[in-house]
Order: sequence, then C-alpha cells, then structure tokens
Amino acid sequence: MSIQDVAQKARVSVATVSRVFNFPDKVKPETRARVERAASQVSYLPNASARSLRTQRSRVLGVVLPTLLNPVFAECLEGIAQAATAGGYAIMPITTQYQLDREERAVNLLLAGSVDALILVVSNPSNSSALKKLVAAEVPYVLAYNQHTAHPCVYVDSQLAVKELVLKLAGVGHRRIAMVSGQLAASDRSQQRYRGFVKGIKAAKLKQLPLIEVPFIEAATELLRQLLSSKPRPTALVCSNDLLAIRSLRAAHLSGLQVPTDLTITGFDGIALGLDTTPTLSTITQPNHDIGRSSVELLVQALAAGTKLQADNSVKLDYFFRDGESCAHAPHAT
Amino acid sequence: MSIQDVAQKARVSVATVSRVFNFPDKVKPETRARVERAASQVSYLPNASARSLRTQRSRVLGVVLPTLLNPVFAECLEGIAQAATAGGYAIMPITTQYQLDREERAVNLLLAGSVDALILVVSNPSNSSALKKLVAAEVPYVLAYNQHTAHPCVYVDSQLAVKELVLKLAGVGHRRIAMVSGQLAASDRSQQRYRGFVKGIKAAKLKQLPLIEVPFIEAATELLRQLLSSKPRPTALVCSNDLLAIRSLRAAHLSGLQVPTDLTITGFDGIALGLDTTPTLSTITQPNHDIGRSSVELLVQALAAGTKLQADNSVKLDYFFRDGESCAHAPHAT
DNA sequence: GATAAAAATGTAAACGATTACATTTTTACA
DNA sequence: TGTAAAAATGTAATCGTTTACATTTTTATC
Repeated sequence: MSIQDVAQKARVSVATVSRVFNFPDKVKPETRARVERAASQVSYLPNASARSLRTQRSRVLGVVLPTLLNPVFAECLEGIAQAATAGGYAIMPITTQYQLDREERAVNLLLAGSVDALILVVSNPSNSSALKKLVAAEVPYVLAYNQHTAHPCVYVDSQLAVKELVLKLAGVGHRRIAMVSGQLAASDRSQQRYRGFVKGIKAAKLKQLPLIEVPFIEAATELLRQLLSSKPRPTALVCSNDLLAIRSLRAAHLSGLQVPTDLTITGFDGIALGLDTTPTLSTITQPNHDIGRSSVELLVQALAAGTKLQADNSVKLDYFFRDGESCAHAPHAT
Repeated sequence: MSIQDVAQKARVSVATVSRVFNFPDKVKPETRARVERAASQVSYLPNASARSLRTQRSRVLGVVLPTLLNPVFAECLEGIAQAATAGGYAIMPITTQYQLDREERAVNLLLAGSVDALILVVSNPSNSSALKKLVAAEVPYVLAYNQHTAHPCVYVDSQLAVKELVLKLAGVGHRRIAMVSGQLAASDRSQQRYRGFVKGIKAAKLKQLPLIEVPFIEAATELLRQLLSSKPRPTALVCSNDLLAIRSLRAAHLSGLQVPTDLTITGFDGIALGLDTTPTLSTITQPNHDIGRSSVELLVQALAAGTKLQADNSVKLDYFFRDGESCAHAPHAT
C-alpha cells in the first residue's frame, strides 16, 4: 500500500500524508486523525527505498566485524544494535573472519548497499586497504577496538592494561611470566597487548620469555601442553584474550597443573563466560557493550550534524581488572 | 556518481549502462568495455535504493533473534550471514531479548525496512502476534529452531533428543534425574525439551522430580546450590541449554560436588565452549551453523521462484550426542 | 547489394516517497 | 466585516534506477 492509497482514502493530498508521518504538528489534528486512521486501515508502511532515494539517507549503519563466535564482538554488536535502534537506525553487519580481502569486500558491499555510515573492527588500521577505500568514499565511519592516531576510534588502552597486569603479577612474586597470543599479524590489539607485556616485563626487571603465538585457537592446547611440561615452566600465563585464557585453563588441567596453585592464568576481554569457569577467570574487562554503543552515538551525532568524524573525535574507554580465582601469588618452589 | 554520469562519460544511454551491470552479454563487448572503464573511472556504484524502488526487491533478509550473547544464536547468525552473502543478499538482524513486544517491533521495523524475507526465532509460534502480523503481510519467512506444524521451520527434534538422553542416563544407572530449564514460557524449545524429559522419565519408569525452572541465568547458581544440598539429591542434571549446563558445573563445584563422580551434568546446543570447560560438557549438539544456512537457502529458493514458503517446506536437521567428561554412570551410594 | 532477421542501443515511463513553492483556509484584530 | 498574517493543504518536480517498447545497426542470405 502506497502513500497514494492513504491519501485517497483520507481525501487529502500525498503531501499531507507525508507530513502526518514526518511533521505531525504541521497538520491540523482533525486531518491528522483522518490520515492516521486511513493509514492503519490499509496498514500502510512508508516505503524505505523510496524514502531513501528521495532523502539521500538510508538510516542504516554498516558494521564490519571479525567474527561473532568470539563473545567480545557479539557483546559489542548487541551494544551497537541497541544504540542504533534507539537512534532510529538499522544495522547491516558483515563478518570478515580476520581475513583482509574479506574486509575489503565487506566495505564494498556496504557502500553499494548505501549505508549512511560504518562501524568497523579492522585487522590493522595501518595497512587496511578497506579503510583506504572507505576514506576515499567520504563516508563517515568509526573504528571500534582499533587504536590509531589517524582515524576516529573507540578503544581501550590495551597496552597500558597489560603492562599494569604484568606489574601486578610481578608484585605477587611471579618471576617467569609468559604471554600467549593469537597471531600478532592478525590484529593490532594483539600487538598492543604484546607491547604492553614487554613493557611490563622490563619495568619489573624480569627475564623476557618467548611469546607463545598460537596460529588458531584449536592449536593452542598442544602448544601449551608442550610449554607447560618444559622446565623451568612459567608460573603465570598472560593471555591476549579470554577465549585463549579459557583454552589455557583446559590445557593446564590436561597437563596436570592446578590453577592457580601451580599456575596463574589471566585473560583479556571480560566475556561473561569467564565468570562460570572453574576457576573463574581473572581478566582485564573491556566495556564491550559500551564500545558498541559509543561508536553508534558518535556516528549518529556526526550524521545529524552532517559532518564526518575525525581522528580527534576518538573516545578512550576504561578497562578494569576483574579478579577471579585463576590468579594467585607465585608458588614457592618452581 | 549516478548512472547518468557514467552514460555521459561512455557516450551511451543510461539503458546501456544498466544493461552492462545487469545483462552484460546483452551489450556489444566493445561498448561494454567503454562503459566499464567509465564506471570505474568515476567509481560508480549503482544506488541500492533506486534499484530496490524500481525492482521492488531489496536483496536484504531480515533476521529476528532472541540474543547474540548466547553463542547458539551467534553461530546461527554466522551461518545466515555466510549463506546470505553467497546468495547475494545482505542481512539485517534485530535481537529481542526474549521479549514478546520486541518481537513485534522487530517485525514492524523490518517490514518497514522493505526486507525481501525474514528468518526468525520466536518465543513461541503458537501465540506470537509478531508472526501473525508477518503472515498477514504476505512476506516470505521461515522460523529457525522453532517447531510448528503451521509454519515453515528449520529445526531439530529436541523432544526426541532429550528423551533419548534421559534413557541413556537411566541406562547407566541414574535413578534421580532432574531437569534444569530456563522459563518454559519464554520459549517453545524449552517446552519441547521438557516434554522430551518427561517422556524419557516415564519410558525409563523413574520417579519424576520437579523441574528446576530458572527465571534468568544469574539466579541459577543459588537455586542449584539449594537443590544440590537437599537430599536425596539428584545424581544427574539434564540442562535445557549449554549456558545453563556450564553454570550448573560451576554450581556443583561451589556445592563441593565432583562432576561427574558425584553428579552428571548434560547440556543442549553444542556450543564450542563446552569443549573447553573442565570437565568438558556432554551435550546434544545442534547444527547451529547449518540451521542458519538452511534457512537462508530455503528463502533464497522461494524468492527466486517467486513463491512463499509453506509449512511443508520445513526441514528437520540431525542432532547428535557429544560425549564429554561431565557424564558418567550413577554413583553407588546416594 | 537488397532484404529480412537478429542484435544493439535509445527513449521515456514507471517505482513511492519528500519538499519547494503555490494556493486555499483559518485566525486575529481593527 | 474586512484585511493581513499565519496555518493548512495541494501541485508537481525530483531522487537513480530498470525495462517495455521503439529505433537503429549489424549480420546473414540470396
């Protein structure tokens, strides 16, 4: 049913019908009532395509994420969805599975789909061709989780967080602390976190152990079992994310180690499931939901103002250390 | 940049440009090349709204889900996203947080957004006003996870699955088996699973213990601790989903019970994280990814054929029992 | 090379809303 | 009651495609 039908039924012009929906107080209450009745009688819904075509805005936000199988991004997307709905926007998410070519395809797809703006979590802002394309297209966008001085970002200072964490562990007696990470090349977050780790180790004047770089999560178990049966083995594992940390808890168990008595394990992200493991996970908690919400809010503001976001619109959000059972002072004898 | 600009630059009519994009072999290779060059020079992307307006299809699928915080639906959405992309569709997901009014708002929003079809997981197909509205709107749709004879569904036979599970547990000596569920009213899956539980108990000629109905997952821990400290306590807990099962593992631990020595715990869903808990989770695995994929494929087929889906297009997918460490024979003394 | 058929291209009318501008109606006040 | 200003409503152009139909160009055949 089109606006024409409603107009006819209410014996007014299409302009009036349009006004009833867009500027209700620009039309006489009496007429408005007539139109509204007519509209609901034929269950009229304004056609989104026609509206977008005419107004040149779709009220849709594109979202590019690595995966939804990591609860971090699922939580973030929930935040995005909620804020978007509140702001009158719909969302169109695409996942990239941490693959660069997919990032680019996603951006193309979304631009072709006429989204008004984009939220994206890219692998690495410094060398993302998807990002370059996006900038050229002059479409407003914001990066989530990524941190980069040349782009508008909503992020937490992972580097500082991990550094503080390492110092905290050193403070309770740990001398052999190792870091477990996904592929550094796959994400700038990993790189930041590793950098923070190195800084922490140096600040605490500890020996730097080699990074355990896990190519994909399924490979973690075996790698960790090897590490944990070597000696001297680490007394603490700092994991680059919670999924890895939970996997590490499992690996420790399989290696016959008690967490935290024999081995301390920490995560990063603060996913809800970390509260249900035994032992519960000590982790650096990011406000995933807020990262999503905040990204949307920035964009919606920018869209309302008719501007694009700049690097200096970036927002740094707070992390906090969530104490769980997986963390204790170092065992006396190693 | 519009099709006009390209046409001008390539010295052809807009019709020819349109043909180059939609029916490439309807235009002479030479001309086509000229148009393609012109198009890429001005980096032309066909305007999606204009196209949708004219063709009356948006190539967007709406998706209505309870939440993405349960990995079941995140996995499913990944499947949907993948299949949609493969089929040339974009997706527009909305979460309802298990709230009926949100289901209805979601459907309205998506219909207004001119999606071509909908995939939805509703609370209960039998009394969903959202679903009623959707049927009235004559838009193709398919239900995922839901099971109902009057609607096209992609589902697994949860009832049978749980019944078999109970018989299996009875077979290894369990006599006091309790079920832990979310609110039955919140989802037809819970109801089906509970029905299967009752059938299993009857078939095994066991005493039926009262259902532990958890209003929201945070409440589970306390409820379960009470249950587990009562006596005689159950020797096995059949949980209605994996998140509850993982929570139950935790509650058992807090109650000083060893799983599976003192207590067997089983889940339903087969989320990946169940493989990383200690003990690993025994669970009924659903093909979440395939449920998503299959839903999309059904719709894409129907859209191509210009038909709507009917109840008899429903697809039943297979579950399987994933054996984990959380499951053992009943302890000798209770 | 003329002719008919086939292929390639062009012209212009939709699709369904919004909105500048024109017109009509109502209100306020002398 | 007459008149100017304000409020309400209407008319018609426009957004950028696709596509039926008309026209032109090419190809094949004699």
